[in-house]
Amino acid sequence: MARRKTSQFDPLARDLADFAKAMSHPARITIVKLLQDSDGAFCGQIVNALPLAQPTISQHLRELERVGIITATPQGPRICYRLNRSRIRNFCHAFSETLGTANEKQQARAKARA
Amino acid sequence: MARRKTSQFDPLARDLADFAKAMSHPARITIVKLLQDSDGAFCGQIVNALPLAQPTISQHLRELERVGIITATPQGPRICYRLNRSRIRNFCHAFSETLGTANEKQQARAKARA
DNA sequence: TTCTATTAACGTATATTTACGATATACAAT
DNA sequence: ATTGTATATCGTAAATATACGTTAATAGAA
Repeated sequence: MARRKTSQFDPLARDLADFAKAMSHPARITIVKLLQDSDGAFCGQIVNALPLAQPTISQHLRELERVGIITATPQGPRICYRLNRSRIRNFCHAFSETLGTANEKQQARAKARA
Repeated sequence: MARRKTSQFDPLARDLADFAKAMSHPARITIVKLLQDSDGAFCGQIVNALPLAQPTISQHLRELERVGIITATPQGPRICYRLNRSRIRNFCHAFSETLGTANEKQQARAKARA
């Protein structure tokens, strides 16, 4: 057994889970923080900043790109990675909604039940 | 190879990644949403609401409990699961900080570099 | 005590992730 | 063309995650 059943869940839940998955490794969190401070960095700079080999970083970057957290733009022989801030904002908002930290009505409802 | 290197990253990054990991499966997202609306549910109710077997749900609940997203309180023969809303709020806030969606200064800096 | 209901724990099959060496590819300069 | 630099891709080993059948543990009911 172990046939994945993720397709049985609703698309929003799958989407949020997918975004969370992309953020579920400390290397990827670190990359995002790094890009946040520098507003764009080449792959080599990221490799130098983290304790992982180049192919591993490349793999992590691909995962971040897959869900749209970062964008990649070739510049000559190298590639510049940048945060997609609006996409991140959207996800953060969706997350807060789902987790109930951005919804006054929810707090009220919860209080009413208590 | 594949000796995990997570210990080489800073504790905050590890913590955020760990929280994200807990939210990285649609079943767990769905459970959180369910608890949000009902303010507490027994394991059996959750099992009935999701397309997964009881042991699998139990496993997912343990993961959510591990990072403090939910709490478990026995009530007779059953166990009531509840959201830990303040913990979730804290994490959401830390996330927004890290992702730069909650920081005016950051936006200003980014704009200045552009 | 014995039965039933509820949930956790164990064991295990399969799938996915992580990490990296080796290699390929793309571009620039010589 | 050749060389060097930067990054992706391939292949693969080890670690983890997912899913569930089976079994154990616990609490209350009969």
